[in-house]
Amino acid sequence: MPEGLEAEIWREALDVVVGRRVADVSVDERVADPGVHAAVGERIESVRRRGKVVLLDTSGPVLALRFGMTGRLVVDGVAPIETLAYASAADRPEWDRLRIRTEPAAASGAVAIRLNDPRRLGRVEVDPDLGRLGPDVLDVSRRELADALRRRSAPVKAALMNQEVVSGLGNLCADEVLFASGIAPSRRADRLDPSDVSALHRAIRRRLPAMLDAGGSTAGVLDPVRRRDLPPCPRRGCGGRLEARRIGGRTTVWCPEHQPPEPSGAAVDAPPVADC
DNA sequence: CCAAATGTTTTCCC
DNA sequence: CGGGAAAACATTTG
Repeated sequence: MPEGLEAEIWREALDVVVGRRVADVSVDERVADPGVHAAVGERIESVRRRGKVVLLDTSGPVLALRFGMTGRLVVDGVAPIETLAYASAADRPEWDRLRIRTEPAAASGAVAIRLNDPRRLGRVEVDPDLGRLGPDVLDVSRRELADALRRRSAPVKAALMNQEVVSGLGNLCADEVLFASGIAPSRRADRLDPSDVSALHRAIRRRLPAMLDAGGSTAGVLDPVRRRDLPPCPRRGCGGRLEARRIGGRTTVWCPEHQPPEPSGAAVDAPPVADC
């Protein structure tokens, strides 16, 4: 289930391991860099997040956890996010791709950190290079958003999911902020006008923290609706019919009524700018 | 059996 | 070289 919001939930949950020492590490080398073993004996100094990536700063290496589509984290035996939509509800030990035991351990004796990922699309890296990641979605400024979108001719939905543009948005949250801002996902990112960018930025800065409080990327108004037999648009008073199509390689849900495929008349109706 | 699934990475084509 | 679209990856679920 991991988008940036889930990564943030897990980052918070990992605060309890800060200050502990890494006692033992085991990895699935198909997806986790065996260099993680260099962390044994080191102290966990802090836990950070950047986009969808959770970072463990040790007194030795930095460990980067990427969750793919079905990875999830279990901390001291407790899963901060229990239900994995679109993934197995089970938690089989053989799906653990990373295990970190700490000293001290949890009172329960549980493994401190487990990355459990059935599909094995997640990754564990050592001293990762995050240089290509765009500004974090919970922190991005209007200006940064505008600058990044201006150089993309791809559909705005695809641009938003591109981690080099903004880091942390996935399929669900991208649909959600576009829905909230009234922008069709198919519109070219570089053809949004300033009022569109403002609406999008507002949606990102307001909707996402609300969704985070409500449990993550599945807490949006669109989520309960993403299956077959699309219901009417959930926006009150809209009355449109939702549509679903693949955009940017993923199933995209939007309402053509209040997210018109062409820029709304706003730009045309705008009064001439008095400059010079 | 088939389709689809919250994500990257690779490949191919301008 | 660069952007974008599509396929690949791996496994489970409906």
